[in-house]
Amino acid sequence: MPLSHAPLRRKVTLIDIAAACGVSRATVSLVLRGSPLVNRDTRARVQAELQRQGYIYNRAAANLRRRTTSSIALVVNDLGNPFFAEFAAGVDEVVGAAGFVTLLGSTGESAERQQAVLGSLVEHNPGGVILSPAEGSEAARVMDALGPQMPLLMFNRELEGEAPASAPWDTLMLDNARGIGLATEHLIARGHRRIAFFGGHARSTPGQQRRAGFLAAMKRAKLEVPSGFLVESAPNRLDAARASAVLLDLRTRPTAAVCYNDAVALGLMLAMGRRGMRPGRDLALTGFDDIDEAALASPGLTTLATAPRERGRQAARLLLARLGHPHEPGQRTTVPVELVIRESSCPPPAA
Amino acid sequence: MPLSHAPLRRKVTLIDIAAACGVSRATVSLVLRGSPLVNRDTRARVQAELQRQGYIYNRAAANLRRRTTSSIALVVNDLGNPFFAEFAAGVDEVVGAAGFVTLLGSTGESAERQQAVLGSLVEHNPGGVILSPAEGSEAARVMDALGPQMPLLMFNRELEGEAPASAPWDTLMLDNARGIGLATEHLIARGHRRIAFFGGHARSTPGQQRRAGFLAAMKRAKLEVPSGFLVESAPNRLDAARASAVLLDLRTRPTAAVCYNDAVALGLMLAMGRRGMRPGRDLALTGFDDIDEAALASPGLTTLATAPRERGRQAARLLLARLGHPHEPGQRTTVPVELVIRESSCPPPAA
DNA sequence: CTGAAAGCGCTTACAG
DNA sequence: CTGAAAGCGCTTACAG
Repeated sequence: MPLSHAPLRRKVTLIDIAAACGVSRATVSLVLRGSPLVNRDTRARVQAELQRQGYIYNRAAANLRRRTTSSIALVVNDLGNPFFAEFAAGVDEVVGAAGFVTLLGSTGESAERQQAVLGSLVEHNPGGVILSPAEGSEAARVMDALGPQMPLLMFNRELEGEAPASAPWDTLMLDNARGIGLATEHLIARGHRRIAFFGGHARSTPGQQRRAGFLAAMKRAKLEVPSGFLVESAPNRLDAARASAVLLDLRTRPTAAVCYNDAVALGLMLAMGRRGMRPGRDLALTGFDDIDEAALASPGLTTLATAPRERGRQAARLLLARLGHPHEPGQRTTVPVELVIRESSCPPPAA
Repeated sequence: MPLSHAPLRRKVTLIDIAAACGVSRATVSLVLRGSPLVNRDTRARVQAELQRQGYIYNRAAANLRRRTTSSIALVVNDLGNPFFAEFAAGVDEVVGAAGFVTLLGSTGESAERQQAVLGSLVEHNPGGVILSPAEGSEAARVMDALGPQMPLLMFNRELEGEAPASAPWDTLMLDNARGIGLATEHLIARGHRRIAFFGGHARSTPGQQRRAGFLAAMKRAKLEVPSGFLVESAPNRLDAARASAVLLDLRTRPTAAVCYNDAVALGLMLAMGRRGMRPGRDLALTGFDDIDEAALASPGLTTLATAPRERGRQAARLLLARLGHPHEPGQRTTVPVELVIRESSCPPPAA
């Protein structure tokens, strides 16, 4: 807990302003917060003096006295991922507009680091926490770091283990199952019958949901999914390129692959290119996220748009709304994702 | 200044722990900060009680009393841009490891919003500010928001106007001119003679530097740059695609284009594709930044790597070092960028 | 309309 | 080794 911290230079305080104007600190405080109780003349004199001395409001002191807070903690598993960067931008936009400040934490997908980050952030007394948890992080540990009272909004993934009944959190989740269902149905409608699900970790929340959506859509169409047609990878391009071999080496290859996300789809395309296969023509595929590259890749990638910046705004709004009502039951929000069709990545099967 | 803020729930404080253990607050405080002065037994009892009651340290109160700070403000012009997202991730990594917390602000490239963001952040009393300024932001206004005492590190761009002698800031800049010089020389070495500089705003700091680097390299090679060979655009893909027409409609086209950055290069490639031109073959090009897409695009894009995450770490280290020495003169750091050659984007000219 | 006093949750000399 | 008192920079009743 005790860490090195920097000393502060001497600052202008209310006392300096009050002394210069010949009024009390209380009066200056009232001016600062725009109270109508103060005489116009006095107000003008005080404001001029604030300006002149370069006074900077010490919100920490005010928060301490008023028992309020003016920050929101945002903890994401990977800021380097454009999806989460956009999400963070959306959060900060709304948080800032509400007069709060965003405390940032990035966990690099490590549950250990997440624990340390939460412990550090919570000491700064945020009004609430928006958490996109690292893989494998547990409800009990998170609650341990945050305490039972902290308003908490979970984004994108669930924690492992149960939410304590006493401290339900809010959630904002993408409708992964339905989204992947749309992609799968699109491929089926184009004539594909042998379809694989490629990439992602099977046990992560979105992984489970996306696989489930895929399997359900296949079942509805009465299509079989051979066991080799479910291939795992880390949810990034590099590992996906590696894992592609498993899929591409099958004696009976699929004609199409529903991919866990765009990064994984791009990794698969990369691997195909290296083998002289043409993505789209030799294997149709779809992604998830609609990252910028999806439109740019060749062929353009059919994918599911999640509007991460808008999700960030939404998450911030949900959490800010919660601050006023700490004791109401946890609220679960699921947002639909939209199929973005780029024909070139999923033509009908060759033969 | 007065904005809505959320009320705090009743919290466990030092007083609760002290009362439960039958010791004074001072003793608990010493335990918290690991002082060796406390009796082993007392320490153990206090620690057990801290755990039992779920005590959360109030760092704001401690900072107030000790006149210290434990946060760093990070203000970027666009978090949605992967370059700045990576930079932010690097900053947060080092800031967090030093026991500080990152206060995030995103300005969306608006000098107005930047002013508001700085004003809000500074009230939270950060130890210093890392600023990647919005285009067109002025030194005087920034100093006005931050006060003369605030340690400040400028990243990537300069402010307009002079730094006051009393308050020099540190800078961390990319060696734009030299980087673009490398790219230009590479194209020249491959046999190109008619080379354009494409995209970016001519008056932004990096825009000026990159153009200057291009012109200097052309001059060294005694090559002419017709006036139509300098084309401006916003530094993003969309506007670059629009601006491409100016370049591609020239009666005497260049055989190669040195692009302001990767986004702009990708926009140019997009526009070429729409006209049935093949990037690389019909017009060689280079980028700047080495974003992920540069490797993935087809053809792969020759570009300049800036290692934004490492730049973020470096910025945080520079600022943290400055905290201990507030009065030493401002320090200017320029880091080299590295040419990443992907042959396919810049073959020799066709004829 | 303005001021004197108390207090938010900590830490820091200073006694003992 | 532990406790009583003062104070960081604000705000909030309460008097006047």
